[in-house]
Amino acid sequence: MATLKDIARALDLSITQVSRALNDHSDVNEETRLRVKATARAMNYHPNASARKLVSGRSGMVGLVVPQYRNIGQDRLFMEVVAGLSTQFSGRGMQFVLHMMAEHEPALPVYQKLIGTAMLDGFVLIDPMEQDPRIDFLRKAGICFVVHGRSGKVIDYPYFDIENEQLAYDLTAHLTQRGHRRIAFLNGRADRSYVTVREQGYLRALRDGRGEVLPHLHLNGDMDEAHGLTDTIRLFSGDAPRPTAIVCGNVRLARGVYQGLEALGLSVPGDVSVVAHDDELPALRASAFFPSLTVTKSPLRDSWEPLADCLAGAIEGKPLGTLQRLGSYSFIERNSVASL
Amino acid sequence: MATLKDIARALDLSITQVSRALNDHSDVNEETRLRVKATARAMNYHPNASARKLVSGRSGMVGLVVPQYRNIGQDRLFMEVVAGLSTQFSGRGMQFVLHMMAEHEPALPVYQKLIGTAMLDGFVLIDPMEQDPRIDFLRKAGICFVVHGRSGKVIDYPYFDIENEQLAYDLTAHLTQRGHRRIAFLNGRADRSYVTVREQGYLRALRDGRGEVLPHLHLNGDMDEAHGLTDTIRLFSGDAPRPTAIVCGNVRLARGVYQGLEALGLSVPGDVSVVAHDDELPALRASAFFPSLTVTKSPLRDSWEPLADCLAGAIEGKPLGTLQRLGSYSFIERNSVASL
DNA sequence: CGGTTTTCCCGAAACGTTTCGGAAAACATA
DNA sequence: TATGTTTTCCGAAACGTTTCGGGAAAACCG
Repeated sequence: MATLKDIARALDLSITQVSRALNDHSDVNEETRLRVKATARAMNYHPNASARKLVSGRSGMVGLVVPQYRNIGQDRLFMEVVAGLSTQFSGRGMQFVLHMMAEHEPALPVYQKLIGTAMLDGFVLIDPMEQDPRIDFLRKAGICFVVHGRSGKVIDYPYFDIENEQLAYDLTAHLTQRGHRRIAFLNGRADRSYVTVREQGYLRALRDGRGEVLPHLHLNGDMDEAHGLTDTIRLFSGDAPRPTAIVCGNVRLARGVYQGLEALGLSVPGDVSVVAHDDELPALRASAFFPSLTVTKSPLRDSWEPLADCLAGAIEGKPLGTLQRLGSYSFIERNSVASL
Repeated sequence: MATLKDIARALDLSITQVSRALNDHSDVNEETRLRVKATARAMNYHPNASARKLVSGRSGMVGLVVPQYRNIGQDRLFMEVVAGLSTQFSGRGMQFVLHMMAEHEPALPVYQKLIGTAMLDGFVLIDPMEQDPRIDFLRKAGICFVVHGRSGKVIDYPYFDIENEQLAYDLTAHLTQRGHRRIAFLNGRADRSYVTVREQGYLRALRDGRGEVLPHLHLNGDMDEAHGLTDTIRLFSGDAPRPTAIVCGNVRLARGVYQGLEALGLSVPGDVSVVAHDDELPALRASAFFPSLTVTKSPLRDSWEPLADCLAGAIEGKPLGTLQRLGSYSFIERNSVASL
């Protein structure tokens, strides 16, 4: 491996000047800079990340820590995250590193160890809980991170998020405006922060639109087809008042809801209206539903670039204001809603 | 972060002696060693991987580089690899790091860069091709690696593999011994080394058992249900002589074969006998087939431990002889084969 | 021409660890 | 007493990089 010393010797320069030339410092002759960069390339020089990290505190590596949960193999979403972030950081000349925890391993010690060895410049946190302990932990440790979503009340850290409250409001309001009063909400798992936020939007829309607030119509769980199906069956069984419309946290849930309604002999939108939020994961297109599905849409794949931006910015020490981003979404009306 | 210096100061020892104590060197008083280790734990000391790597050449991190191919999201196998290796290396106090390449990015420059920055101690290579260029490249660069499988003729590197030649032989011979003469083989993609090796076993068994060697009965392709289905339809269409038995490279292929045969109105094993190799991936059990499937079985999940062993051993400089392992497999006879 | 600024460069220190080559002390051997 | 041996320790160098503080020479200014 070629080192700075090798280049310096070859060009009869000091190590200092070679380093400064390669890092585009100001006080180096333009012609020298070019010569240095040329020979660096010719000698196939790559800066030693360990040495660099040791002195400057930066290695150019960032990490993602994920738990190894049971269904991760089928989890299309997870691969999206890894592929998307990996690509983004590669494009910035950084290394993206995935660390998978054992199934029920506690997360904090893992971060502890990773921080202790000081190999990484920062972390991407996905799937934040309400009051996520990782955030406190990393902040106290003084490590850079960016959160996909927002957690807790004090939001003084870099994040990328979409307006989950407003999105749930819009979906629900779309239904109240068409006369629906009993609207079910198939939400995600109750411990996730975005789930709480969406619930607030749902409730606000019900209040604004004179919808009925019925606890049994708000359901939490994994947002997959199976839950969409079983939740639907449950909603339309028993004596409790039944909904005339269903808001789904994602399109996978909606797919299950469609199946459940079909099994029950109910039609969309004749008997029940359905709307959903669409992350635009591949292999499940809301427009290809029959009848096609009305959604709020914000492609998940638009998250990776701002996330990488924010983390890279945080590592460079940019001010917090530039490191908090909100993604937009669009409302797409299709054929899955009827007026009452 | 606590450093060696902090511990040394706290115990009024030299940095040298603290380092030696922590690394279990011989010339340190037993009582001192204990004292050092105790305070290290108390101060929550973790050795700085960068500093260590810089001087000793070891960071305790190993990597896996994977291409980001189209269907990786559905690829249960891929997650098995990541989860399995991650767990194994964690258990050895090492960090396992995943690097995902862009979809058609050439691999060698990625390794080049990863090696150049010198953050990793070694690599795990999966899915080797015949004469895989990565092997030559890493060997020339002097980087440790272990291969899941074997590639090329000169096998002078650490690997873990199963006896693919013999396994294909056994499956095929099981059929010739029961009177089958026209035996199809649904093999993997032609560029993989294990595919070539299995083909050799298949052909050897045909020769030994007086089977017919018919090129149109040996098919290559992705080993998924879709290919099993379409290959089966193809085998039983047209004028070419049809097989009486099918050997499948894995259970997913066999699932497709069963579906294809059912669609064609052919019964297993009445009309066609089927055998397969079983990697024991979750969610697809050969014993749950109807009729239950005769297989050679060697669980893929048994690979991760020897792979990690071999790579860790290579990094420690153990001799090559201890770093080459062969996994075993078992033959399980069930109800998918009939005698002619 | 004297003084000031600008341009370009360099030596040395530092980061946290491992390791080489001793070396003091205690103890045994002759 | 002199000589070796073992035990336990330490100073200093090294790994490859960045960066601080300076400094020589050239260019500019009045």
